[in-house]
Amino acid sequence: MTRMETPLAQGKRLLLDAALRLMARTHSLSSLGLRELAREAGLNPNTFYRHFGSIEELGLLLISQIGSQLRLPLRALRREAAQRTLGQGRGEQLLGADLTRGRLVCRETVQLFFDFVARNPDSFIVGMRELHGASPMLRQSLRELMADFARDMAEDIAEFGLAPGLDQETLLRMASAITRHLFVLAQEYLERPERQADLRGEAEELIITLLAGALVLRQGTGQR
Amino acid sequence: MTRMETPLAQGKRLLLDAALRLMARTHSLSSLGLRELAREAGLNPNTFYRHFGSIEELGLLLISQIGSQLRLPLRALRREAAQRTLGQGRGEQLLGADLTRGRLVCRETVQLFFDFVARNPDSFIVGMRELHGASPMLRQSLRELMADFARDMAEDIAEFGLAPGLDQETLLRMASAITRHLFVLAQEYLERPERQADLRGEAEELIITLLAGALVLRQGTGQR
DNA sequence: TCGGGGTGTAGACATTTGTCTACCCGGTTC
DNA sequence: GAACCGGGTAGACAAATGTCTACACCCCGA
Repeated sequence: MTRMETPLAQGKRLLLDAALRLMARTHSLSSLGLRELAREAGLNPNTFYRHFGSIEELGLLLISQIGSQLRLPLRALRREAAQRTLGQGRGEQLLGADLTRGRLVCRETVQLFFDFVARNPDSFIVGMRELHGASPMLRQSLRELMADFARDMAEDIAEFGLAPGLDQETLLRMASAITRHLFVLAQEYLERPERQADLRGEAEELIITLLAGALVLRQGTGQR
Repeated sequence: MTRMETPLAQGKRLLLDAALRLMARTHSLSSLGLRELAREAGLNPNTFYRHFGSIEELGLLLISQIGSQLRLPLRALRREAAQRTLGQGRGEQLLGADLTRGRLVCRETVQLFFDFVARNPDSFIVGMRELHGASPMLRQSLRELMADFARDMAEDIAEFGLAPGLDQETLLRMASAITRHLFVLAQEYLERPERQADLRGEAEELIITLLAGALVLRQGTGQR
């Protein structure tokens, strides 16, 4: 008999949803009260105890859910964007990389990323909040999640030949930096709609700058 | 008569210190209880009301203090590091910038920065925490603080000629990105002593990569 | 000497919170 | 039909919290 993914008792679901809502709006995990939580979920306070041993335990499950809910779709978006530019003719070259195509796919992915953020605002808000929050276990868990995102991105960049000549190690570091940055910008993106276009521009610029820099430093020692 | 900086009633000081301590260890501002705070400060709960109208008000003052306590020293460190390398002979060149000197001053500043972080851990922890925290006013205030840091850095980079050929605008954006990144890394730096050397390396690499990228993108369109 | 203002404390109050024990109800398994 | 078990509720209780009013001190200007 295969390991079945039991679809979570509805009480548990309700509690997790309520927690996400409350945390995104006005709370951090540490300030989340058990009773308030139950109230928001429309349940009896004691129901909490049926499913969790502590608020932190709920937090851990919450972010693990956020992770599995975001990771694949996000990756799919990126790969789709990269695919779409594969047919393009070659443009301006920089140290063996196609700068024009790089800019194009970068612009597309950034756009898709932020659209995705706008569609899942609570997850990003809560994620960033608890990444710097008061619970060490949550921070740890979220850091691992970010590392996963970065790995995904590095693999994709390599696979689509967007930064030829970069060894895996530096590629991963660049991807980590980009990931961190995108997530930080995501928060501001949600909070200040009037700056959204700027932020997209900033993100694009940062990414191509980083990759260009990595290329120029790894390859030629530059001209004098 | 000049505006005198009244040195804060001691109760107020005690409360602010207590808040910083509690928040750095186990709390976010939103989970900070008035009574717990007074207890930590060794004061009567009501003393709080003498000085603040709400917890958020305390938070705002706290981060403004953190700001004025960190900004100048941090800048002084950087300028000192940059000065120290002024006498060095020219090294490897990259698009008009002295790469060797860049690396040197970068390494020095990063080292000094993280030493500084290690000397003021609570401020950085709390700052990052509330930058993503639940209070919009605090977030706003901290973003402005970060922008100030970035401006300082941009000015210094320009003044010491570390990135010739970059217009002010891009320089500021690079500085913003670097600042954001350093602060994010600072948190991990404090939390995982075994990774400190790695993190310094990462920070250095990121900075020179960014600047190199900016140079190569702004100036020559690159060789083929 | 008087009287305020600024600072800190004491005591009290209704609310809210975490947590415990006990009960309920709909399936599954014997 | 009985026993059981996961999921949900009800009621209670001590403890903690925010906030109010009232009191005590000290210092400075009149």
